[in-house]
Amino acid sequence: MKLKHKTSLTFYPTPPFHFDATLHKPSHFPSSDNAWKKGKYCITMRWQNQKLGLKLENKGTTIKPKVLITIYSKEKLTKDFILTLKPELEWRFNLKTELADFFNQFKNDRVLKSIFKKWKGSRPVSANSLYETLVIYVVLQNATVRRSVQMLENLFKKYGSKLEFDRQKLSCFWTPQELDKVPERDLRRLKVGYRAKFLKRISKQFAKGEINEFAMRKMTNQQIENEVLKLYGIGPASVEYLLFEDFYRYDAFSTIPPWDQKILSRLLFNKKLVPVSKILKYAKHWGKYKKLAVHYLWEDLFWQRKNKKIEWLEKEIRL
DNA sequence: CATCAGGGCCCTG
DNA sequence: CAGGGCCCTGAT
Repeated sequence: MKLKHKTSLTFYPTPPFHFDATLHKPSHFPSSDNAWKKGKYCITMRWQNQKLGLKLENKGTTIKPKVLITIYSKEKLTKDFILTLKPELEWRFNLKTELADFFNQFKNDRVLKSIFKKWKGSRPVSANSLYETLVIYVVLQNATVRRSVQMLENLFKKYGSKLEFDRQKLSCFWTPQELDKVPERDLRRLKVGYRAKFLKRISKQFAKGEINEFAMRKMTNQQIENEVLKLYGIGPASVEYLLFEDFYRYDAFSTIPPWDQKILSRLLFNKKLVPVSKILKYAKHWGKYKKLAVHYLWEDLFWQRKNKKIEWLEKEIRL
């Protein structure tokens, strides 16, 4: 499907804003619904039954941020449509968060100091909808990176669609309603294994409107947790990622899945394996920004990996 | 060829 | 609250 209509919106994120470190997370596995290069990020999106292509371009600096978002669509967009889309884009790309306090408070922090020099102004983004994010978490479970990528791409091929805009083709997610109707054995043919049941059940719960992502944004961490754990196939590890990555709860750092534990042990203590309790204790000095601080460390590590081989990390990343 | 663990989660006892 | 089973893959 070709998206020929263009609508442009200009945004002025709260400074400091680091365009590339915000929109590209090198620790995430690649997915054909988005593409990044320096100063430019594209992703597909669904909004009010329309499929859209988004292009974000960096038109400012970290101190004086300016982002141009071009929205590609099949039909010309109405004023009302754009009116509701605009705040959603601000939310999804976390353009309005206030982090000056965080940078100020930890400008001399042992580990953050040097990382701020490179990435100050980075922030989490939930560029996908809640449903889409949950699909990603399900294919992440108990699988190596290669297999996660394969599962998601199989799903895109069978149930998603391709959107053509800005001279590229990117995958667009299906709707929960569409996947709800699919027989479980069809899903299993896509080699998603026992996750087929999870995907079906989650899709059904969304299709029935049991989950209201917009209401959840206003809830407390605990309320969000209760809400999300109602979803079949979503457990503590997924919740931990979700609170930070999708709901921007910078303080939500209470459980550490085994893989994360290994990597944080190295990063913080230069040891192979440190007890979870010790890592959590150490993170306490970052106060209400403890998860955000960990995010900075984490992504910095994976940015480093782009340029040079990190021997111990390669061993932990199972392809 | 067989066996096993992997960015979990559910369910049972 | 500990532990087995679940799907599929690639490593050994």
